[in-house]
Amino acid sequence: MYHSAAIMTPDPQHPWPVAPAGGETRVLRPHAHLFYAGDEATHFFEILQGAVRSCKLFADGRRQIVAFGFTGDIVGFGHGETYRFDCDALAETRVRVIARSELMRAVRARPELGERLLEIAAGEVATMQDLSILLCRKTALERIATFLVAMAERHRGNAVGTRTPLPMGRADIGDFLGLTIETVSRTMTRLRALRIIDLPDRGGFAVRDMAALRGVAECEEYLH
Amino acid sequence: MYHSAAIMTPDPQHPWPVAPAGGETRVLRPHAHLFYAGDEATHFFEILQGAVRSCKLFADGRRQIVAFGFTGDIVGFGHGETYRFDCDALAETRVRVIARSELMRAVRARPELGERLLEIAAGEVATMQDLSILLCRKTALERIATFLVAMAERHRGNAVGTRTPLPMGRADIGDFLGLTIETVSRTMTRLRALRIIDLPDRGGFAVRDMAALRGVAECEEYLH
DNA sequence: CGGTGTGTTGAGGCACATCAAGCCAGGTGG
DNA sequence: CCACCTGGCTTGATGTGCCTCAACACACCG
Repeated sequence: MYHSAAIMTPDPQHPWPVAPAGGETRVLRPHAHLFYAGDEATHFFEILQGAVRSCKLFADGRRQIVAFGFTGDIVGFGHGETYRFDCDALAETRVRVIARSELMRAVRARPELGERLLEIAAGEVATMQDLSILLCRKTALERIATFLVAMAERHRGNAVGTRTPLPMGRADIGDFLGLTIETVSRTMTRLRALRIIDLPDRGGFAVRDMAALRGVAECEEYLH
Repeated sequence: MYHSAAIMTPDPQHPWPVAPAGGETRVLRPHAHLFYAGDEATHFFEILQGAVRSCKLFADGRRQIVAFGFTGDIVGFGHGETYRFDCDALAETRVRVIARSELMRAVRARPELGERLLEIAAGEVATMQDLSILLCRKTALERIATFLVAMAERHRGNAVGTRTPLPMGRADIGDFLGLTIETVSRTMTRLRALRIIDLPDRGGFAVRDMAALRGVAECEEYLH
């Protein structure tokens, strides 16, 4: 029961404390899988470049994307015997492979690492709680706005007007936010019509009015 | 950023490894708060008897119950400076108080405790992911069924026909599952009409057909 | 008795899903 | 070069599940 394949985003101020600088790296083509649900959880993966998605599939075809992972994230931080979710690459992706046993050895040798990992895990819980709230209480407009704010913040050049890439398709965004592709599309169009974002091309967006976007994301009822 | 006040449910097979057998206990009347969002997170609390709810409040009045805590659960396992959520008692509740510093000291002395805590934290992440899926992808009927299955399983005497108490009100269930009280009420009534559960009184329910309840919870489309 | 808080039931509306076209860019082959 | 296909995205029309608003039932309590 106690395992997870969530994506951990280290605090930029306290970078991931363990990942060895060396170590094996692996290159994934788009749609290549890092692991499947049920696989033995022997490794973590640090994303050096590219992007991945972690998703759960249901018997009836429904799909929930649990998290996206970008450069600097760690995926597969699952502490049970098996991964809980599938994880595959959105684009060409380079990862560093970290053996679980190696990390555990390091924790035993330096207990402060364990403390740090606990903090990271707690942060992950917090992230998931925020996601629950997002999915539960927010409208489509608020969800998309929240997602775009998060994406823009992650992206280095998140100055207003700068293009932020969206390496995932509309279907992925929908399956992450609990919306259909049509609603994702319509809502993005609506944000553009409100002059809050630009949609210069398919694979990206640009924020025109960050304050307004945050306002929508935070449920301020700017818009009736 | 890295903190959380989620409720941790230890695996019954590997009970919580740290809580000292002795230690201060505290008794809470209904609606008495264990802590508030923003308070300095100096303690954890092991619930010895009773039930609590952990919830996040929004400026616009919306409320999300993040978790319920029952006998044996640990609340306030948050690793930042402050709690992220309010936590208060649903009924008269007895808790054991555990100082954060004490736990951290124990982790430093015995690194295997840290590993165990990491597993618990990972389990908590998994629980939250399941909750996301619940809130995102399931219908009202599926949500209520999932909730009732979980409640029946927690309760010792969960044999078919046995009453399981529901110490929280309809509003709490609604704020946990992302539904209104009316929908909660209607959906429970519907499950009774389907002869899957009984509703002998306000504060409890009994499962008449566990297989059917699980079927509904697992999105099997028994009911068009 | 009325007052209050909680739960149930009913009528109607709205946000998002569903179903269905159509658009556009990229690729392929003649 | 154009004709054609394909996959992802957008846009429109309609349906529906849950929310909203409203009334009522019931227990508890002064």
